[in-house]
Amino acid sequence: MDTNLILQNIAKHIQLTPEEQAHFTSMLAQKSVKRKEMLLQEGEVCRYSTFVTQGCLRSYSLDHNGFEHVMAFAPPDWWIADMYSFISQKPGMLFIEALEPTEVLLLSKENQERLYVDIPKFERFFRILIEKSLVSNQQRLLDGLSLPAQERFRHFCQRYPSLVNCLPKKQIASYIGVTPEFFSKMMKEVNRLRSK
Amino acid sequence: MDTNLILQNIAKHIQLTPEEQAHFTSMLAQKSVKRKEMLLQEGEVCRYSTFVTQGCLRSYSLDHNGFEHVMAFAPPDWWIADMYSFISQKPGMLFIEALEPTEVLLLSKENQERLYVDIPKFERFFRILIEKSLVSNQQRLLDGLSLPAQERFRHFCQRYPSLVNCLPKKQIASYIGVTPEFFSKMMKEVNRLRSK
DNA sequence: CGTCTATTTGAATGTACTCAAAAGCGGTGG
DNA sequence: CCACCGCTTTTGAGTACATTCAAATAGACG
Repeated sequence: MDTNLILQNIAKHIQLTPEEQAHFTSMLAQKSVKRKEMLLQEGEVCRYSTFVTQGCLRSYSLDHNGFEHVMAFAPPDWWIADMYSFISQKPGMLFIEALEPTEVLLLSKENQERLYVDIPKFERFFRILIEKSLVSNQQRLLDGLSLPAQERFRHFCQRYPSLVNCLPKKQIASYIGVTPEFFSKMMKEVNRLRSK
Repeated sequence: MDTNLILQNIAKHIQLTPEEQAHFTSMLAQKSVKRKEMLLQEGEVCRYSTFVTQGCLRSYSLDHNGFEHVMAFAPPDWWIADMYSFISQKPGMLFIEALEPTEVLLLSKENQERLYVDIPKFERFFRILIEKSLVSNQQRLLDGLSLPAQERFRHFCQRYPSLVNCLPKKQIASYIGVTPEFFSKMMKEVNRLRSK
């Protein structure tokens, strides 16, 4: 199992002894996910914190009209889960799907809870992780309330420069909250202005 | 200082010994905030986690056109802060203002960090607090992406039943992301349908 | 290479916004 | 305690940003 990336990810916020590292990695399961394969479906209980080592995942919900709305993307070095379902262990509303062939490490709810007890530093680690996630979410929320679609797209480009050129435009449109049709027209306008 | 409410709030997630309770409350400062008084201004560093014991606060940002967008309301028993500024200790973009005469307890950034060291259970407490906040934010984000204004209002009523009848409509409109004018027209329509 | 999905384009439509002005309500001071 | 002033709320007309629906085109995967 390749645990380099996840150990580096954790080392950004807490320091682990070699024994603690070993204890932690022994709790992980590895999984390969095929393109378009679902890691989680609406109505299921989210049992894992998922860390992406290769590829890309996305989480999304389906509304009453059958439209998808992207909650998050997870390229390598990112964590993803249906937080509501994971913390409550009740059925959630999110799907988690691979946008391309993807490699993930899974940390089960039980193991994560055990980790908080065995190595209290992990309480800190996940607190910090969630704090950052919350800040990012709040910014996205304010963008949605205050900015037109074009500005929201510009913010998306700044925040996820590595994703802009590899995600299907339909997915980006969904993330910033517009239809693919409108996104296409908007891009034409943006490119027209940039080429001058 | 009246610390009953905040100790009850904490007891929902972690158990403290009387000594720990005393240590914790010794870190708090009490403050009375007048109606319309600002606890935090855009560009300032957010130094405190704020817990409301009486009254009501709101946090909001100002966009480039001078329009306000409400990030959060904090009635009694709620915590509020500019999370971005609080965790980074850099100037933030939020205002925090009292909507009515309000009593708060303040926990400084330094004391909160010290608390994590002195009583590690608090690491858990704030992790859980932030997890809940994140879940609530994600739901609001999805509502914004998938629901028309009328449905967003219905969700707001379900989530904050105690606030619906005491907040100015303008503030609710801002929270759900519509203009006061549109909100007024929407309410007329809602009431017309309900009265049938 | 063929099929399926993503993307583009266009026309008609709708939801929510802007601007302006009147009416209502509440807090503050006299 | 009342009256005034300012802010909130309402109402209306015109507008804009974004959607819907339909169809053509382009791309990507097996």
